[in-house]
Order: sequence, then structure tokens, then C-alpha cells
Amino acid sequence: MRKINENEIQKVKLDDVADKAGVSRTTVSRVLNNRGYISDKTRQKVHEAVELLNYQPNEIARSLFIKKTFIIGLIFPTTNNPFYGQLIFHLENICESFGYRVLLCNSQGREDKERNYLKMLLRHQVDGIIAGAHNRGIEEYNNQHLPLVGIDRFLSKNIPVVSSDNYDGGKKATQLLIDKGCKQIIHINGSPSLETPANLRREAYEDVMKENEFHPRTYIIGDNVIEKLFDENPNVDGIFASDDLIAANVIREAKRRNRNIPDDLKVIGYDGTETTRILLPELSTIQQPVKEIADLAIKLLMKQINGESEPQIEWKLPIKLIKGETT
Amino acid sequence: MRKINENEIQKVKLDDVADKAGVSRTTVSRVLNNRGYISDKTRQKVHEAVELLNYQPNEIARSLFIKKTFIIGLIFPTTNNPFYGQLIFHLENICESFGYRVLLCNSQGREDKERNYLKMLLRHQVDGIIAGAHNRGIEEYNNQHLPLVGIDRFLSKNIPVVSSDNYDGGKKATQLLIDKGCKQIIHINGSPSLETPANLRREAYEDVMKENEFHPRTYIIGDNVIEKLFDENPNVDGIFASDDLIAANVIREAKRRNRNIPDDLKVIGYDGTETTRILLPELSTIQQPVKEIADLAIKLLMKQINGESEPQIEWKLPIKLIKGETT
DNA sequence: ATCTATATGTCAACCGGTTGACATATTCAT
DNA sequence: ATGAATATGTCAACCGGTTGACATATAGAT
Repeated sequence: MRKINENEIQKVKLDDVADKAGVSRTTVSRVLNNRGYISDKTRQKVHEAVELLNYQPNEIARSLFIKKTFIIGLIFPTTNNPFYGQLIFHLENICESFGYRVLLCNSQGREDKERNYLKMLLRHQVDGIIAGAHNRGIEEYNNQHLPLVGIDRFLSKNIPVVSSDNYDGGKKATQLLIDKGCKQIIHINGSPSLETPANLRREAYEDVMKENEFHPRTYIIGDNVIEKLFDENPNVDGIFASDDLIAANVIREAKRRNRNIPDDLKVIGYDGTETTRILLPELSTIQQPVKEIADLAIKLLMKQINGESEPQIEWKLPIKLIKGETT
Repeated sequence: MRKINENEIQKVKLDDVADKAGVSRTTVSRVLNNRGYISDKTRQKVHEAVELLNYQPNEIARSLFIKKTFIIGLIFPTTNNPFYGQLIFHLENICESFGYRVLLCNSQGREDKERNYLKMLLRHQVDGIIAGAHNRGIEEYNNQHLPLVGIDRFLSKNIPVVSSDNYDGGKKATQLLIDKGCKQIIHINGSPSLETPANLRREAYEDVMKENEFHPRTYIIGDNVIEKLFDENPNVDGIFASDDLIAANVIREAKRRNRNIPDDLKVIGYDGTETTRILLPELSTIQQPVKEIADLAIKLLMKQINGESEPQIEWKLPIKLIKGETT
């Protein structure tokens, strides 16, 4: 560090290292990037100077020239949710192992925020984006030739989507309730207007119900849905919630109404995150392969970044049925 | 977008806009940044060109010149934890409202990772860092004159630390167990070698215990601590866990041993995150003011970024005792 | 001694913006 | 008509790296 004048402290830059080592700027850059012929003596002088000055290359300057930032944008509703928290953890982790860093965007399910984040990421020249936000109709996703992968979320018809096998999950959840003898099974799901593969959970639920000659009934998440559900269906004896938090709310409401779980009412959720397994281990649920989803998403993104082609658009990973004490 | 040759597609740049609008590069920059005198006619021409070409300024180039990236680095153990997930959500959110973006780093409690992340953030020229990672002795935190704020974590003696009132939390938790009639109360905590204000939870526990003429006993988190705790203390009737996930594990083990909660054994946790409140609402806990912590941390960071001085180093925010069914 | 191949290093343009210094045009007062 | 003030815009240097083109030195071959 070198003082220019009071208060202003200049960061060490390449030229300082070059001066110290008694070589040119280029030589230092060559040494640091291992390019061209450099004698051991020079190499060492440079490394000593770098060490001595504690030089940290300015990635911004580097990025500008090489037109690559090694930054991936992540757009998800919120880290304050066990599923996304766990997913983002793995995504960040894997990115890091590939030498990429991660700009985090919590879109909070708001289309305007998502759009702004997308623009911001483009201005920041990110090398790719992984999005699992919950909005549709962001046309910006289409006309960018930017590496992009969706998680549980259709972004545009040519953009790969990675998700768990939602249909199978919905099927297994519903089947479990039926096998356990439930007669009136209700499903709680997010709005079907969101174009997400998670809608397949509902589809599977309806298919299985019909196959077994039951009448499917789905409630859409919203204010007081759970209370309404219980009020309108006093005899409900099986509930398939499309995520574990909803399932937890169902359980709470059931307790409030003195419904005994699993005797009077069986409940199964969806996600099976680590946090849920710890906080609510008795919950039956469909566990998503979160790490595998993250792995695949990054793999597909890296392929795009490296210009390799990949025709497959939809990717489904196997889920796992966890039978707990709530069924 | 303008094709240079096959496959390569050049992003629209300032010069393209200038050409389109029939003015110079400077003029476009002036219009976009509202500097100097620009006639309405010129201004409009430029805006039209920007619109037409869908121009997105390259923030990398801009950052390089103005020496400011509007990026804040966040270093925390993992988003896959309800407390950090919620905290990071708020931090990102508030940053966004100030026009800053966030580079996320999951240090996983590993000192080497934390150190590497720190270096990476410096190379990326972040404007500031908020760290709540769980290691000590990262000397790099000291000699950087970089805006820095710790959350629940001492980084260096001049770096502000924001935390909840851990002493008060520990006191209230312990006192509650005593008030409820517990005679043998045990505390489970992280390693005291981590220099975190969270150690005050333990200190308060010990102080309150002694005041009440009880013998304090603390177990450090590790393999099978909980089983060991029960094995070694068959008569334990109160457990104060230093976070809610541990409390949940305690509850699970207690059930396995057919200990009735709260009759035979009372349990209280710490954190009281939204996720815990949903998944395990019956848990008694000390709730941290997560959003307020985030607010204050960002406020302190912004002060540093703007060069304002702030003598206070330690900041404590009030916690809230939530009495649930486990006590 | 001359020529070529191999090492080693320097120069200067470039990435895409920003901005101080400067040039020109227009308006207004004297 | 002249000078000063105001309006409008251009030029070129700069941010801190990277890299192709080029210069020089040394070694080895003929």
C-alpha cells in the first residue's frame, strides 16, 4: 500500500509489482498467468515482489479485457426457505469448486424484482444465470444469448429445466395416503398459473385419485386456505401438501382442531430438506435430490458457457419417499 | 446486437448508441449520467437510441473507472440453516434497496475457505464485507482498510460487531427453566474457542445457575453429544440448547428415550427463525431480531463506505423470549 | 564467422466506460 | 461590433489489467 496523499490509499497494482521486481508490466502479467517464456530467476523476483507487496490482482480490470467475470447470477425467491436455502448452498458450493462466484438475488416471487435483477446481472456481465424464481412472462430471458438454466421453472422453450420427478413424487405421495386407508384426500398446491414442473405434483395427484375412483380436490395456497380446507371438509383424512412448510401448518391446524395425526388424519409434505428432517422428523414427505439438482444445473450451465451443445431440455431427477409418523 | 463474424455476437456498447444517435461517446455518457449541459433534443435522441438498441451499460467498465463496484461480500457458514438463510435474505434485501448487490460466500465454518473467499472478494473490489463466519484468526481482516461489519463475530478489535443481546438471551432462557421448576439444567453450546458474542449465552447460563445455587454444566456440540448428555445425566430435567436445531435434536432423542416433554424434561432453544416457528412451533426459544440485525449491520457498513466515523464497536439488539409448549 | 532457433522481455493497443480540458455556437449587454 | 456569459459538444487520457507484435540476447549448427 502506498500513500498518495492524506486519506487516500492506493491499492498495490501491477506496475508497483513490476517496479519492485525491476521488470515490465507485461512480464509480471506473464508470470502470474503462466504465459510465454520466463526464466526462473525472473519468475522468482516477481513472486517475491508480489509477496512483499501483498499484491491482489484487480479482477475488474481483468474481467473487462478478457470479457469474462467468473460470476454466476442466482435468482430465487428467497434464501429464507429451507429448500432454496439448501439448494443455493449447493449451487454456490459447486460454483466455487469450478472457480466461479455467485451473485445472489432474492426475487421474492415478484416479477418486477426478477426483471430488474436480470437486467442488473446482464449489466454486470455475469457468465451465466440459474433461476428458480416463481414468475413467468419475463421476456428478457428469451432474447439474451446468455447461458441460462432453470430449476423447477420453465423460462423459455430452449432453456434447460432441471427438476425432481414431480409426477412420480405426486404419485407416490398420493398412493401412500391411499395405501394407508385414507378416503378423502386433499391436495394443497401453489397457483397452477405458474408454469413450473411442480404442477405435475398436482397432475399426478389427480391421476392417482381418479384411478382409484376418488374425487380429487385441490386447494390453492392463499390466506387461511388451511382453515378453509378443514371447515369445508370436516371428514378429510389425508392431506398432500406441496411443500413441507405447508404440511407443518396443516399439522398445527389439525392439532388446534384436536385431530389426531396419524389416526384421524394423515399428512405428507414435499421437499424433505435437511432442516425439515431435523425440525420435523416425523413428517412423511417426498424428498428432492437437492444436491443432485444443483450438480446437474451447474453441469448444464458450464456446458453452455463452454459452448458445448446439449439437446435435452427437460431433466428429471428421482425423488425419495420418506415414510414418517404422520402417515 | 451486431454480428462481427459467425458465432460471435458483440454486445451493444456506448459507441453504438453514440453512432445511432449521431453524437459522441461523451454525450451519451453525459445523458445517461445526467452531467453537464445537454439540450432536450440531444437527450431525446440518445434515449431513443438506447431504447432502440436495448443498450445495457457495462458495469465492469464503469466500475473500473469509478473504482466502485456496488457489490457487498457476504461471508457466512451456510445458507442451509434457518438463521443464516433468514439473515442473508434480509441482508441481500436491504443491500438491494441501497443499490448494492451481493456476492455470497458459504464458508462452511472452514478457515481456509473463509480466507480464500476474503481474498477473492478483495480481488473483485467489493465495496464492503459483512461476515458472520465462524472462524477466528483470519489476519487478513485486520490490515485491509475495507468497510467491514461482523455479525455475532469478532473480526478484529476495530471492526463493529452486531449481535443480539446474547447475555440477556442466555439469562432469560435459563431463568425460564428455573422458574418452571427444573433442578438439573444443562446447556449445549458451540466451542467456546470461537470468539463470538454467542459465548455470552453460556456465560449468562452459568451466572444464573450460580445465582440460584445450581451447578452449571455445559456440553460442547460434537459427535453424539446429545446421547452422551442423556447417558451421563439420567435425571436432567432442563436443557438450554444454543440453537433451535440442536433443541430439535434434543427433543428427538428425548422422545426416543420416552422422556415426556415438558413434564419430565423442558427444552428451550435459541434463534426463533421463521422456519423454526413454522416447523416446530411448540419449541420455546429465544428469538433474535434478525431483520433488525441486518438493518443495523448494513447501516454501519454504509457509514463506513461513505467515510463517516462511528466510534461504537459493539452493538446489541434485544431478544424476545418465546414461551412454547416445550417448557 | 554467419545464420537460425530458442529464450526473454518490452511496447503499445485494447477492453468499455468516465470526465477534465477545451472548442464552438448562441445569446445578451454595452 | 465587441466581450462576457451561457449552452452544447468533442477529444483524449484514464481506470488496471492482457496480449499480439516486435526487439534483443544467447546458444547451437554449419
